[in-house]
Amino acid sequence: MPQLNSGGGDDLGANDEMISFKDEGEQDEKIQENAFTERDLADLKSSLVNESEINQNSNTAVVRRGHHDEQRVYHEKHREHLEDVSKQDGGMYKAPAYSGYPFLMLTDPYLPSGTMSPSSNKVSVVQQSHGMPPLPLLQYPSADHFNPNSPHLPTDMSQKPGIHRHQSQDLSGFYSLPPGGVSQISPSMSWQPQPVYPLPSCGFRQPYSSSLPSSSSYPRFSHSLMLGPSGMHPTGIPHPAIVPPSGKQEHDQYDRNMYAKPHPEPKREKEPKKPVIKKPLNAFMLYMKEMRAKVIAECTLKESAAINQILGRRWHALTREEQAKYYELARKERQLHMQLYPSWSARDNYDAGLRGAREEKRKSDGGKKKRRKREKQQQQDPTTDNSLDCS
DNA sequence: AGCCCTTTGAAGCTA
DNA sequence: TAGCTTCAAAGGGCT
Repeated sequence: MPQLNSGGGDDLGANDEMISFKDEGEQDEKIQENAFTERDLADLKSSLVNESEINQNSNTAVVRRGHHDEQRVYHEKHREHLEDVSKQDGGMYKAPAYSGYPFLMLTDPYLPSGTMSPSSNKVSVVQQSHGMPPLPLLQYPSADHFNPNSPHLPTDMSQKPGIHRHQSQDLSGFYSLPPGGVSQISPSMSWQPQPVYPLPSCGFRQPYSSSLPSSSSYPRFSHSLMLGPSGMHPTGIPHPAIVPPSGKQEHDQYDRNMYAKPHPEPKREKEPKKPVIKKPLNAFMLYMKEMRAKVIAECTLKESAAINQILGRRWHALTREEQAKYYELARKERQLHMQLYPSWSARDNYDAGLRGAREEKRKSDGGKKKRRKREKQQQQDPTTDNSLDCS
C-alpha cells in the first residue's frame, strides 16, 4: 500500500503525527515564518482565550500557502507555540496528543473575511484546497442532559469540575456557544447553505439539497446543541452522536440525523434502552464520508468494500496538508465529544457478547481474521496497485 | 435479520 | 509498552 513519506511520521493521524515535520527544512521560509508566528500566535492565543473564531484571512493565507515543506515548518512552529500556549493555559491542552496540529488552519472560507462573529455560532469548516466543499465540524449539542454528572454545561467548560482532559476554549472557538448558553442556538446558526457533500448530478442521496433547512440537512454536524435525556434536541432533532442500540443505522436516516437514529418503533418504548453514543469519526472516516459520493459517481460502484478500497488509496495519495484537514477535523470532533460526554469511553460501545463470540470464532478458525486480512494485503504488491481510479 | 467485507485511525485491552 | 482488537461509516452480498 502506498505510503506517504515512509521515512517516519507517516502516521499523520497518530498523536505525534506531525513530529516528523521537525527534521525538515526550517530555514526555507524564515521571514514568512516569523511574520506568521507573530500573527498567528496572537490568533492562537486569541482563539484559546476568546471564544471567537475570527481572523479568517490570516489563517486562510497560512493554509493556502500550500507548499508541503512550508506546511511542515508551519506545523513545527505551531507545535512549539502550542506547547507554549499549553503551558500558559495551565496544561489543559494535551500537547503531546495534538501539539503538532495546525489549529489555525481551520478557517471558514464561506465567510467573507471575518464575517463570523463570536456569537454567530457558525460551524467551522476546513479550508478546502482541492475544490471540495467545506467539511463542517460536527457540532455536538450539549451533553448537559446526557451526562448526569454535568449539572449544566457552562460556556466555559473549563470551569466544570472534574473535566480536565480538553481545552474547552480552543473548542469554543470553533463551536462557539452563545453567551446565554446553548439553548439560544437556533437552526439558522449553521454554516452557509451550501451542499456539504457534493453529489453528482445523478443524485445519490437527496438530503444534501441546499434548499433544505440546514438543521435537518446536515445531520452529523447538526447544530442541535441541546439534548433531551435520549439525545434528542427539544426541537426534535436527535443528537448526532447518540443512537439507540439497535444495530446498524439506516443510511437515509443517518443522512438526516447522522449519529442519531430516530426510534419511532413503539415497541421500543417498552424497554427503554440506553442511547448509544457513537465513537467520533476519525480522519479517514470523515474523508470517506465526504468523498464516498464522489467515488460512487465516478466509478458507478455500489459495494462499500470496493469503494472503501479506492478511498483508502486516495487517502494515501492525499498530501499531508490535505490529510491534515481531516485530522484536525477529527481532533475537533474528539475534543467536542469528550467535552460533551466526559464519562463516555470507547469501551462502552464494545459488544461484550459479540466480542466473546467473535473471539471464540477466531480461535476456532485457527487464526485471527484481521491478521489474515493484513497478510493478504501484504501479499499484494502495493507497487502494482496504486490506482486511485475505479478498478 | 444480521454479519461480512473493506478502508484508516482512535481507543481499549492484554501479555 | 508493543501488539492486537474493536468500533466508527457505508451498503451490497451472503447466510
